[in-house]
Amino acid sequence: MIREKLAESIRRSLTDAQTEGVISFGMLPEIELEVPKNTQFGDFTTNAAMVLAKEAGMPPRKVAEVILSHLHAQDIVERTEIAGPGFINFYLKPTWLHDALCRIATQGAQYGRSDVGQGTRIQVEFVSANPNGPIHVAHGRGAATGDVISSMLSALGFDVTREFYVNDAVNSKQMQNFGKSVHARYMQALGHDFPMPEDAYQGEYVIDIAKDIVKEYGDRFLSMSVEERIRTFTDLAKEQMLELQKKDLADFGVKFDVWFSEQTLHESGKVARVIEILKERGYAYEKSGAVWLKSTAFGDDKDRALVRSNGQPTYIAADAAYHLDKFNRGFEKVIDCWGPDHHGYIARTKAAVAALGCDPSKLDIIIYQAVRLFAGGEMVMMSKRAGDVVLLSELVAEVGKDAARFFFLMRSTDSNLDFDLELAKSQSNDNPVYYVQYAHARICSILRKAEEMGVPVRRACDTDLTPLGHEAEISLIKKLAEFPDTVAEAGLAYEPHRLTRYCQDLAAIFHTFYTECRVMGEDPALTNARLALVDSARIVLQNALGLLGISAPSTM
RNA sequence: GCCUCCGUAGCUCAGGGGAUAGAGCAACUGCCUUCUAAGCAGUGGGCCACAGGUUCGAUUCCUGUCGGGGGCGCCA
Repeated sequence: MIREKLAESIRRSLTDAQTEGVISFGMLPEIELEVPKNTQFGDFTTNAAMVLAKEAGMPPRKVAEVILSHLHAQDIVERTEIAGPGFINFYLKPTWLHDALCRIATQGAQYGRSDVGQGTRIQVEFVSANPNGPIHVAHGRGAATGDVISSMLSALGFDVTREFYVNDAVNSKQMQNFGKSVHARYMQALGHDFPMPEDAYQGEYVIDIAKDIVKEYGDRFLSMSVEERIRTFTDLAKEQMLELQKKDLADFGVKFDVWFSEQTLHESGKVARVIEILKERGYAYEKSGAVWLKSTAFGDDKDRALVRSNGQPTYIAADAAYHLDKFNRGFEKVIDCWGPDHHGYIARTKAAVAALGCDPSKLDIIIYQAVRLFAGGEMVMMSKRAGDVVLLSELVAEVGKDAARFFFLMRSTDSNLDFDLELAKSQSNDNPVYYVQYAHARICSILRKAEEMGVPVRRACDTDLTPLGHEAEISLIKKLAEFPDTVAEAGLAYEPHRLTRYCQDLAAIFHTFYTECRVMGEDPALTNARLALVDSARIVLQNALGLLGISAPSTM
């Protein structure tokens, strides 16, 4: 990679100068080489001279001179300049752009991937919706975010496991309410005048589940005791919900490697065991009939209950057991992707992990901010219990998987996301996903034209690329060359929106190129070179959209 | 009260220790006999909330203030 090569040259230049005694500094600084916003400042620029100035005890521009006088990079650098307060701007030989295109053509679908992860085992846990209702729109953001973070890390050479934690503890209040709700609907479906329980789940889908149970089993459960019936229904309904969730997520382009049941942690004794471990390690104690995690020892505001005075373990106890299990499975990095209502759980979860003797820095918790639904400028309320949820499946049916994913991924996870249903449903041209996909369709159209005219598309490595020199061509190649860096930065920072942004930028640059530079023209040499360029753009766009889980249509 | 995210163009949001702060939408003006006009080019529009601090340099980092979203259970 050209950037690394240049950075290495600068480092060598500095160490050489130091050896000669021309300059003196302590540690070699991290060389920051970036693509300047303004093309008039060259292909790459570095602030190394300014960073070193103080330590070296000379003015930045003088340091820059020292760097340049010891630089041996004539093979790639055409010229350099010292600018402004001490920037060094590099103007590379045009062949670096040709090399970039050749690399894309050679690597194809692999372009953008790397091995920085070196097979490190990493687990991404996301969505983890309760198994007592369908996946709704608010889960969509977590689903898209976790999925694309996983894809990016995988592209970076990490060994990624996508995991869904199923909060199916049968003794939990929410599962019991769910079971009671299904039971009430079952009785109603059989014609009984039966009241809904307190805090019932009101959604239509509960009625559907009850009807399905009636259809399949009739009234045979009436012979059971009420408790037995509720337990049976909880199980049946949970299974049905899990299947539905799997299907809805699959339709959204998300597949999990592991569906991890909380209940198994209780049944296998891992929850009880983790409490014992915490007690042994001195981080759990009993007080007023309950067992407490001493999370304050790790910076939490207050200690948290692990076991209630009625003997039931809390969610935190199960979660501690779950995270211990994750680390015991050998993951070297564990990522939890949670909604904004969980931010208060970061401190206690990390505390639990630390109390168990695991390294809390191996646990990264991503909190994505709220999704708010708007329909015609009005905010749509979303309450699961009240039953007025908007389902992810409905959204996907209305706007399609591609648009839905792109919308969810466009914004930084730190920002709220306002999802305008009307806009998304209207399939409006404002939708940026069309803009990006259109660029790909146009590329394919050019390639079809070439085929039609009997002009073979030659790979960039086997084509004379010197005819490329138009401003629009140059900026397109530069953008294509950036892609691997973008994937690395977005992936390591867990920031999928950088990738959607990249796609939009690339599409914009391509559309400009398309308007300014006719590919299938009179000059065969130019046509060949542009075809190679366009084909490289196709590869990069496909790879980028592929990481986002969004299709790259060849016609629109 | 405590925690957390946000505050950048009319709107929705990117960016981010550095050289003239960006995109989309909205407004206005041009561009289709030629590879898809779901496109392109151009114009207007900004005390980057405010006040201190760190720095050679702050819109960016730190502290505080103000404003907005969300969260603070022996619920999950």
